[in-house]
Amino acid sequence: MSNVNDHLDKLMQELRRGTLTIGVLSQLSEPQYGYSLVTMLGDKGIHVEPGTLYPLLRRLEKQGLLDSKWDTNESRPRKYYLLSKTGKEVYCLLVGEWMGIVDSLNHVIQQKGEEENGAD
Amino acid sequence: MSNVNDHLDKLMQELRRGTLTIGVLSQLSEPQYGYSLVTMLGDKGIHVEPGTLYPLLRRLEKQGLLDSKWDTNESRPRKYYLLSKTGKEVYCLLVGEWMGIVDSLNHVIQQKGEEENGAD
DNA sequence: TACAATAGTGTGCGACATACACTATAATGA
DNA sequence: TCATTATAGTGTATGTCGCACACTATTGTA
Repeated sequence: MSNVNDHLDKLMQELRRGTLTIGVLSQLSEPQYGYSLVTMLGDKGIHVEPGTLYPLLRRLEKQGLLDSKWDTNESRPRKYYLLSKTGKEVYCLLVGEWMGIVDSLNHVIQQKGEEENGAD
Repeated sequence: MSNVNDHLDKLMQELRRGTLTIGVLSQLSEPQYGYSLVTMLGDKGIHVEPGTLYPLLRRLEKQGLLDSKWDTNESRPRKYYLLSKTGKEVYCLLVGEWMGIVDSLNHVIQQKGEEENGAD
């Protein structure tokens, strides 16, 4: 009910937007399946729920950034995803864009940011 | 349609999400009106259209992060926005979250990035 | 009159979260 | 052995909401 904490949550969620894509692409230089990605990313501080990740994977595949193949040899069939050639290029460009955003944001943040700062 | 460049654009746009809010909040330690913000931010590398900024300002005000007052003394009436007390707190928390995101993203990005070379 | 400055609104899109359903294997107990 | 349950793993439907974009409205000024 219009709580500040509530708004903060929304804001933070918005802030995270798009970053998950980079996170996923970054892990797919070698084939991974959905569940392993959830584990890997969670291990690196990027928590994502399966119900969020799977649609993202399919979206990226549909856009041609990922290739996928089913592995039915193992006990459970798993769908492995891998960066396509296009995906690699897009990933690089995306990282570049990300760096740019970080840069400009850091500029405006640092204008006022040394008054109460807990940087260690 | 379905061009790679097209997808890239979308991805980048998503990446920018939420960052505009930080940009705006960062400038409102002192009162600014919409049009001046467009100029200021654009000057700092954050391009935003009035039609994007105004709804954002009103949203943030409705959420209690901004205070506003009309200045009708000048030739044209201008609506000045300023960080509220809550806004300052949220801004700090948001910056903290931002730092965290930047940090984890940097980790996963740096994992790979030496194998591929100029994609052109 | 025309244009720039300034503010506002409406609509559509799309990623994400959430909840849910489904399958197959493994483990457990009767 | 067979039913039941847990869990690993994948897939889908829906709702929310911020943002981009294209509008409109007003006013001051050249």
